[in-house]
Amino acid sequence: MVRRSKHPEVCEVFSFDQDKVQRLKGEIGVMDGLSEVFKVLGDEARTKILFALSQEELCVCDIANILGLSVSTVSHHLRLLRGFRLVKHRRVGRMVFYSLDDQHIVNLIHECLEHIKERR
Amino acid sequence: MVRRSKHPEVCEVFSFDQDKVQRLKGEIGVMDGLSEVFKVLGDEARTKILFALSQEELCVCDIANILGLSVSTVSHHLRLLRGFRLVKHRRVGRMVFYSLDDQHIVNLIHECLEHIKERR
DNA sequence: AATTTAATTTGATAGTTGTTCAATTGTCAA
DNA sequence: TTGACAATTGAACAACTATCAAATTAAATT
Repeated sequence: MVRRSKHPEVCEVFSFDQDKVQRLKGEIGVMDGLSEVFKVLGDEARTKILFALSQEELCVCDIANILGLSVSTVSHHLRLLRGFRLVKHRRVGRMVFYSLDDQHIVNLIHECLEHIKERR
Repeated sequence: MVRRSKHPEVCEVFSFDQDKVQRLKGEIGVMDGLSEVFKVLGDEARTKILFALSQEELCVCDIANILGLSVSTVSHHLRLLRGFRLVKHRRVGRMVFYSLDDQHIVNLIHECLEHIKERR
């Protein structure tokens, strides 16, 4: 591959030396699947569910009431959160109580709250 | 426990403890808008762009090459990231170089990488 | 057994989002 | 000016997602 211009501002994809690009191409793999976790948190309902559960163990009905969403909708979100092992549940009679299964996720949310705070 | 109606908004079992629900209804507001940040990170291309930029200042063309995406697509993502002030850009000739504008977001990504690591 | 209630699941739908393509802007060079 | 190139933008689209309503499951009370 030959440099097509003598000028230094030329995009380095076409430059003589692609080491930088090639190295990053290899390293970028560490990010595989990372966005999946963020995607779970990228929904207002789910972050709020996690916040509520960080305060109290709650049944589905309570969560629905707190968020102003239907029980059905909340149940869908909880299923997803369960799939990622972010929440756990225990049955008591006909009710199901949910609680956090991962303290790490609370740290993450805290970190992000800080991030937003520093922004005003 | 008090039965309040035939079709209650909340499960009847805990309907006497509306304080808990009401309190959380008020506190939940601290999460407003938080998921927006996560939503930005909830895309593989964007997390990878941020990772790449955490290593090197890069032009659009380089980023596109590293991720294996079209320049147009990358540009769209960068616009979004710019809107959230996560990246900044400077023009050099006809090229535009991007770099991180927010070290906080790197911490966030790190935190999440840890989170994933502890999971296996 | 029948009824009531909490929760889950299924199906449908409206809204969102990532990508591509085409057109355009801005910059440099001949 | 003209052509070339990096990057941005806008429109159109396919794919995905959050939501609700209705049907179903599970459990307790009658």
